[in-house]
Amino acid sequence: MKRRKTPSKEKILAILKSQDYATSHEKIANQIDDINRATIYRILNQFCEDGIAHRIIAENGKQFFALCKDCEAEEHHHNHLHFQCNTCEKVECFESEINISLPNGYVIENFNGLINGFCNLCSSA
Amino acid sequence: MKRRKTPSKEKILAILKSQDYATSHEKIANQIDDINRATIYRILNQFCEDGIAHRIIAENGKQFFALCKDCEAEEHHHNHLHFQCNTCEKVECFESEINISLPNGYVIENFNGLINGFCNLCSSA
DNA sequence: AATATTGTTGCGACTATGTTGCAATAGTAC
DNA sequence: GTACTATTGCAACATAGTCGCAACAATATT
Ligand SMILES: [Mn+2]
Ligand SMILES: [Mn+2]
Ligand SMILES: [Zn+2]
Ligand SMILES: [Zn+2]
Repeated sequence: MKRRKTPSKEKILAILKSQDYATSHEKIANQIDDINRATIYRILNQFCEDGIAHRIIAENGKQFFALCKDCEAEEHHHNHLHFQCNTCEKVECFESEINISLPNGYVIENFNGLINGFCNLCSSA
Repeated sequence: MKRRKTPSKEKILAILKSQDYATSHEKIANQIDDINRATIYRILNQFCEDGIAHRIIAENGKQFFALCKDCEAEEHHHNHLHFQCNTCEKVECFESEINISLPNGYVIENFNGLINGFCNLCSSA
């Protein structure tokens, strides 16, 4: 499958770029009114496949998406933690990569690490 | 709410105890035919609230449950990683607690860490 | 520039997982 | 045994994401 450049993809990419936090489908849909639900999902899945974005699974099973920093389709670097605030519900990527060591014979394909709690803004309020 | 001891709870607890791996609602339901879907969910949620079990969110958003080792309702110790095999789909708890350090002002409430990949049995096959 | 190829989109239907309101049932304390 | 209220079954609901298909449009070919 050779990817094509389309207005829908550009629009969604622009939204992801404009965001300081990882973004849910819901939030993206709110900023768009002319792209179909299913299309948004398909584009986000493509971005993940292509190493443009990565997917974070929240505590409630909901997906969030954030642009990758140094990933390519082949070589991913997603061994970092994420944080979701229980109050403001924002999801952010933490910078530092964590070190994962596996038992013998185990092979890692992906890592999803999410801390829930209260962010600096919400914990002080 | 004072908890009551019921046959349903005992049955589900026994299933969790008999399992070497974290268990999904689906798998529990397969071993039971006289307890309602909703009841199973409610009991599992109770176990989590009471510090009897903890919940793992898989990559597809599905919930898995494992008995806690040293937790009480107040003091939880769930800073360990989990591993789900992409082939056999089993979810297991890794022993070692990981060290989580947060930026200033952040407060942790819960941690969900899941590695996906291939377990020792499936990677060699 | 016209045409062919095939990736993309919208639509609607569908799946999967989990939750909730309510009335009936059954633990527990007295 | 009675009273109290937690628990259960049932059915309906909610939410998130996927899929098949036909129409459309980006790209390559002529
Ligand atoms: Mn991230
Ligand atoms: Mn565990
Ligand atoms: Zn917050
Ligand atoms: Zn396996």
